[in-house]
Amino acid sequence: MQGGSGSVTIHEVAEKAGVSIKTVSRVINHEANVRADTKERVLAVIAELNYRPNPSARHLAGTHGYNIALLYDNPSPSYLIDLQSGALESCHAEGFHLILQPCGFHDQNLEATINNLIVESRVPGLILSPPLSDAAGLIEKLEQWGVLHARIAPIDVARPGPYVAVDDRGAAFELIGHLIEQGHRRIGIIKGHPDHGAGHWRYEGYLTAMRQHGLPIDEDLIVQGYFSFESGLEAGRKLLSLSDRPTAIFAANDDMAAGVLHIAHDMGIDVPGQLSVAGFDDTPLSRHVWPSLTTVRQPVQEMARQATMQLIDRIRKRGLSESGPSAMYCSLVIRDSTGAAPNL
Amino acid sequence: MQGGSGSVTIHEVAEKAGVSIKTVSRVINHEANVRADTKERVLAVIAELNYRPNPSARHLAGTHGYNIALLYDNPSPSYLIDLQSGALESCHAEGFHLILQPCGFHDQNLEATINNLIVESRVPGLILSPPLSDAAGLIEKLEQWGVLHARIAPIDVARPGPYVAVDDRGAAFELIGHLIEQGHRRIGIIKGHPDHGAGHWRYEGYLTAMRQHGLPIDEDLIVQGYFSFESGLEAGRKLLSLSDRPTAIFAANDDMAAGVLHIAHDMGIDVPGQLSVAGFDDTPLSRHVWPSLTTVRQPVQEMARQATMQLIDRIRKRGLSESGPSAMYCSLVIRDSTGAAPNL
DNA sequence: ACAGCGATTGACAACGTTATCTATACGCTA
DNA sequence: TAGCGTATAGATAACGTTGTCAATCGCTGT
Repeated sequence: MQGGSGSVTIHEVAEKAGVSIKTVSRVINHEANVRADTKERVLAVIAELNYRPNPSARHLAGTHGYNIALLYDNPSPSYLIDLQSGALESCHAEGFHLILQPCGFHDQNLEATINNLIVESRVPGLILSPPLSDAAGLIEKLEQWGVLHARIAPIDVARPGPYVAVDDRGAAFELIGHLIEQGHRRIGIIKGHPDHGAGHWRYEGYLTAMRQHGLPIDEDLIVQGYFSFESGLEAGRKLLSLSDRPTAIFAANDDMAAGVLHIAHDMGIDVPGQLSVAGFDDTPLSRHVWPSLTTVRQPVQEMARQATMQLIDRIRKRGLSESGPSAMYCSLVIRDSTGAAPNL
Repeated sequence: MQGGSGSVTIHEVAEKAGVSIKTVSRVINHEANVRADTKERVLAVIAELNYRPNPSARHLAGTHGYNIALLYDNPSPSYLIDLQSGALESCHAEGFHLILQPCGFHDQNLEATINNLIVESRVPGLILSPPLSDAAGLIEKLEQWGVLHARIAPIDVARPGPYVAVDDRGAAFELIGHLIEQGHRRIGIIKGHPDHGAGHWRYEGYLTAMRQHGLPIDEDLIVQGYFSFESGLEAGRKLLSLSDRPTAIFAANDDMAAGVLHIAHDMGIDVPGQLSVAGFDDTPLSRHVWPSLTTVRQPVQEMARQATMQLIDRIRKRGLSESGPSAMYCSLVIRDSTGAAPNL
């Protein structure tokens, strides 16, 4: 192994395999019209020399680039890391590079920023994570520019193009069902950020579960949150100050659930003795707080991996293939923050 | 603004400015020997056409690449995100790209992986975050390969090359001082991961503070941790099970401090009434747990930004300049998990 | 055996930039 | 004013790959 300089080029591979560089190019790009034995021979040499095509040269010569951008707007660090590692994994496996692009959903210059990115980095496609997965204006521009995309956990599932989502609604439904089984009747909910699809579907799951079990929907028990700890704190305070306060609170993510826990401790309310609290996402935080949170595990990394694969697929096929959406499942994680409803 | 294809090239700039492409190249690379008025004219055209050099072409033609790799081994998500955004900021400002490279400190193939990265992506330099900042074998290889680096928070500050560090020792000293002022005498410490420099210096700070205040160092109060929540849980259990248990515990990071808090709650020990707990890093977690943690804020993002700038500087100067280390300061954040020592 | 035709392969010109080497312009000394 | 050295500028060849188009191979049907 020699470091730094002098990496293997396509020419060396071609010479050693006794073919032209174009044939090697065909092999590494999975093109048709290469005889099986030729292909095999070339692949053997590639393996032997440990040849890797130079991404810059491909960029320069090719019609499309090998950079995929991951767009994100400030979700929680752990969510973001999962997203990244999933995307990174697929990119690595398929020889693409991942470009990180933080950007504000409500940023005035969003479209200009992304345009710059596309032009500068020759980005043939991007991954949109929530809430960008529902930035309608941006998505239209992308289609107009001929830039592909894959969306993660969008609200608007009718829009064309591939996306990967989890069954947020079903998972919330299941979670609320669990609480009801434990004897809870007054269950409060802290809704997620209105820009995010996930919040929307989790709320729907709550409503469905309540209705299906014949429980009344009390507007006082429904509070808007914004996925932040602080918003959970505030919403929790509101819910727990009600004269007829809920015996259980479902927060649409773990950060907000941690806020509820915080307030409950401040107010001297025992969890889960007097109050059950549940979150969503199964972030590390859910294990770190006390008592540890009942929550829902989402396969974020796997979602990112799949979305990236779908995107790469579309890039390879120049957007001609229409890989459908893929749905994934969540699993309920029951920990110490939920228990039987108190006897009143 | 036109998206997707047909970006401006150096030729168009050259033609419009009435110079050769080489002159344009000189201007954009800050090379000497360009008359001031020529330079100005070229810059004007560049601005007018909104020209951006094509990174791939630069890679291909140039002696060095424009990709900087950030090496990391699984620190906490929030730390990692801060690291990334700092590095990203500098890269963006200076026209470099950031490549993320997760890698295991103890991985057998570490050097081979990095070599691959360097060869494939033409990486002229990398940023080493803890604990990679002290991967002696890797660093020697890098020097051998002629690949530059900048280190973040290393243990071995004697080694040549730029690094950025905070005064971990001083901050821990100050924190322990604060606890002593509050009347604490038996102060336990949960040490950080032995691979990380930070853990080392924080422990030194503890020792110095204890000695300086004339307090005995009790081996029973010193427990090895590994920066994880679980290790904090275990270490906390050990400390709190002592017959003569400490009235305060300093954990070398927030995750471990959260573990101590968790155990204290399990054991029915009131915080801060019967036990004070302090962490380090000021992660979001420190605000989310209850009671919120007294901790130390580190300018992680700023460190990453500076380290990246230093690295880029060295790359531009081909490693000839020897920018020295830069040190940054931490600040004590006093919250609700610490208080006066209980009256025995 | 031979034309015909698709499957397979190759030669060579891009792609946009930097590096090298050469040519000109300018300012100074004798 | 000639001569010389040094700033400044340009022409052209890389860099490693893909795209285009032409050439050849190998099979089919007669």
